[in-house]
Amino acid sequence: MVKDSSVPEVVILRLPLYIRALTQMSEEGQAVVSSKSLGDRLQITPAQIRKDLSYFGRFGKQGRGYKIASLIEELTNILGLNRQWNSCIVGVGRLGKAIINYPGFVPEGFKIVSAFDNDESKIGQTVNEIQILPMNKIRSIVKENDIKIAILAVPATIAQSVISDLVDTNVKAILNYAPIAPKVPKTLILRNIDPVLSLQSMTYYLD
Amino acid sequence: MVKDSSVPEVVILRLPLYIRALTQMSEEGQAVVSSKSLGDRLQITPAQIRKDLSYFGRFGKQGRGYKIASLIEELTNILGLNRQWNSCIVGVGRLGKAIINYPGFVPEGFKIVSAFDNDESKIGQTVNEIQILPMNKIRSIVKENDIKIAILAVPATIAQSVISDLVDTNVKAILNYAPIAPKVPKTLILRNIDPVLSLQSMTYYLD
DNA sequence: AGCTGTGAAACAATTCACAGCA
DNA sequence: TGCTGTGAATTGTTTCACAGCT
Repeated sequence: MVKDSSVPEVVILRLPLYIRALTQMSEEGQAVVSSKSLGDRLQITPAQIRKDLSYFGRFGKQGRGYKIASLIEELTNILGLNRQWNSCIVGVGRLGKAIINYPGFVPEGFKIVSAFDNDESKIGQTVNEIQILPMNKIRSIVKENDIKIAILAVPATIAQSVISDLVDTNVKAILNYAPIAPKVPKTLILRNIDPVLSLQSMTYYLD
Repeated sequence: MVKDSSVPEVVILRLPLYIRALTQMSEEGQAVVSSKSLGDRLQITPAQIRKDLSYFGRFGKQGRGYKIASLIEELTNILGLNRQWNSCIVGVGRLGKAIINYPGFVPEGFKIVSAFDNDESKIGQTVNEIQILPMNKIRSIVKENDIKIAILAVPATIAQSVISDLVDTNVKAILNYAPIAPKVPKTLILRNIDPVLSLQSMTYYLD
């Protein structure tokens, strides 16, 4: 299936959700699924699932549904999850360390191959077998190791300036944990992880 | 300002962003701001900012803009951020501990007053002055301490079952860090923090 | 002149509803 | 009969454009 920039981003954001649910179902021994039962599990309408999938191909069979194993494979290919993505972490404070030690990333194919920090006292230390390097090494290391994704875990105060540095490297995507709305060129992919915003919007609906 | 359920949720999600940018501008010594300059900082169109604010009132002055201090106050009131919200953390593994120690929550008015875990060996321990209690205490503690928000940091495998327990307490909102799409009654507010989904959708746009 | 607040227009996403295949 | 795939209808969101206040 061709990568088509006309696919709405909301659709792309749902695909990983589909893969996750399908994988579960597969582990539970199911071989086939309908858009209705997948939708039940994810609280998404069947029509939406069918329309989302239809952007990429015709993976189902009328009257039967989708073969789970092959749908997982299709979606995995579409998202480019059939290979390993090298990433680096920038900022190795408490948050950065927690991310490095979080076991959820590695099995998903996002290997953290390198870590950077500007704190003299941290440089040379090792966290989970990853050596902490100074920021001025980042350009060369990113290039040498084909690192496409940077995970940003520095304090908010310096986040924008670090992002500007990152833009000058070969990094193509940033997963940003700093509580700011960073300015990046729109060729760079950005996702923000910002629990404080989530909390602050929840309270509107309380009481 | 009246809490009107006809305000689109996307609008509510942007309000904390506005507060954050306005607070920064205020700290930088600015007293007044136009929708244009606020929009520049957040990469949001001025029209959208004006329309968002218009759901709640007329806070600006034509020809002049918005008084930053009073707009912050209005938005803070609208979101209910002018008071402290008690929360508890459920699951005190590596992730849960990292959250408890994350300094970003407390100043924002989300006090973690209590922590729960079912691991015998953890019960009674203290993390950042918070005592770890067994799960069977959660109903009473939530009630006694007027806890409205639960922060869920348990493994994916047990997350849905823990959520079912939470639904039986007085908790009104869940900030979920487990990588699942939980089923909750729609009266309960839910926000998911799911970095793996973010990573998996970014790769679509890489190479 | 400069900027807000807001209907109306444009655009985007979701859901409907049904033809058609297994 | 049971389900997909998909145009058409609906619903939701963003942007335009301008009257009107300061």
